[in-house]
Amino acid sequence: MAAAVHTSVWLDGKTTRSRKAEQPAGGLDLEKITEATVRLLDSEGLAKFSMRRLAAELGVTAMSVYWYVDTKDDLLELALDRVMGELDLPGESADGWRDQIRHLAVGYRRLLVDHPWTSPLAGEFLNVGPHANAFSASVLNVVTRTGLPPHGQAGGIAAVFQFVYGFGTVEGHFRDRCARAGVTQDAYFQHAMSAVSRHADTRATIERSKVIMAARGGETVEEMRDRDFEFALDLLFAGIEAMRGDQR
Amino acid sequence: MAAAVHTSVWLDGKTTRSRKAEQPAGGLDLEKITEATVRLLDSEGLAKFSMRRLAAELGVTAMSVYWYVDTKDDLLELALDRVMGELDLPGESADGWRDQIRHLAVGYRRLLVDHPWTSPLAGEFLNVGPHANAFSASVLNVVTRTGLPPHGQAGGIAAVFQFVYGFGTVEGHFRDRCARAGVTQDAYFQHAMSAVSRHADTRATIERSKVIMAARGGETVEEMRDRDFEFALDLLFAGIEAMRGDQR
DNA sequence: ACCTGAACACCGTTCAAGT
DNA sequence: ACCTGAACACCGTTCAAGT
Repeated sequence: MAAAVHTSVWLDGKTTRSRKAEQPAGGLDLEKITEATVRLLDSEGLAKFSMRRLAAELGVTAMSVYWYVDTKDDLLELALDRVMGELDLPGESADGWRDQIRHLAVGYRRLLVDHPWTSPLAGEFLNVGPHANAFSASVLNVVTRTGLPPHGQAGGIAAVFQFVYGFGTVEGHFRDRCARAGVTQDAYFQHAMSAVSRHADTRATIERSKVIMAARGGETVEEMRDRDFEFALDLLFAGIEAMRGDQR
Repeated sequence: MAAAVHTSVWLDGKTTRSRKAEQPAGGLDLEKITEATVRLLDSEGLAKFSMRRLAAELGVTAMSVYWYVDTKDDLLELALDRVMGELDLPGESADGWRDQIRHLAVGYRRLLVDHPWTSPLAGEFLNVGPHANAFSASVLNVVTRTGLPPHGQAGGIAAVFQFVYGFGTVEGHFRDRCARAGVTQDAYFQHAMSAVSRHADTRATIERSKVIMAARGGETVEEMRDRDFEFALDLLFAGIEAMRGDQR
């Protein structure tokens, strides 16, 4: 019973379907389909993506895709793992753990921002494809070098990478929203700030946050976010150091 | 031009539509609609929620709802802010900032887990409704008490609450997925672990993570997550302390 | 082995019409 | 002021049929 539960495309053997020879004919194949899926998701977003839209892009009827893929969800899982392949993972270098974590965090943040559709999918799926696996392996590798006690390593990973996930998600959505509204992030930000300032019930909150924002500084929205991200990472590194001697 | 950009239901004056007297007739009103929306989202999830399904629930035709609400998105924004009202915010008590942050973090985590549909919405919308605003105000209030330098307060907020957002999102999705598959979280977890272990390319990663998981301990999935969450919060608190003297 | 067409059971939203 | 019905332009997916 529990054995019949569907977990992931990657765990059902469908992805290793023997493709015999990569037939170089003009026909479809899983590679072409996944590539087109990513292209469409990047350009039009998750909400507008559909099997029919994809089929049109591939110059094929809607149902052809279903010969290669069982469901739309399976295809999205394939697309997700494909873009995770863009991540540049740190090798077994002599770099300190700080640089390695920073490298992973910066790359993951960029992934979420460049492909905002990954964020709901990464939260939804199990994320056990080959590229997600390589990322996890890299994360596991670096956490053992932090000096965190073993019982705190899972928590440490969560603190760092769930933070990056949350940060990149919100950032990516905002960028996407501005692009689709046809305005710059700075224009949208100004517009939203003044709209919120006009409301009696939010004005007090916004005034307080303006103080904090002024202290943080930064000319553009991008710059402000970069400063917050950097400070948060430094805070996390300091936290890791402080928890090294934690016994319980 | 930029002034025509739609930002949020809360910033367009639609929510303050003069309801004259709260007519106690059996008819619809925004309150009933939002309440039914939350109930449906909780019981059937975001993917299955539709205006037609909602209308049926309200015993009304599909289009009636559109007299009260402009779009489905606006309604989702209303539902999001409504559940944020469940958050128990710390008062101006004598508690230390640690307890106050913990209180907010635990509440926000529970919100995301109890209503998994909030997570994509909180990432997507601006989150400027009255309850979201009260939450923000509470967060701003406590961050000034941490001793963090002003330039690091925005980053500190990000570190803590984006972490909670990421953590609660993944946790909520997993719980939801198990419930819909009709298995316990522990059964699903065991199933996924053994499926992953069977794959050659993920086996090495899984073996390493088993070591970390064993050190962390915990009998159930819930207990394991509680331990990680607690450790991560302690790590963040230690990080905040360490960054108090940060100059730049 | 691969692809198509028609069909089913849905969507969000517009618009003209009813009361 | 509030609600309905029909319609438009879509969805994901099944299933029988073609080559």
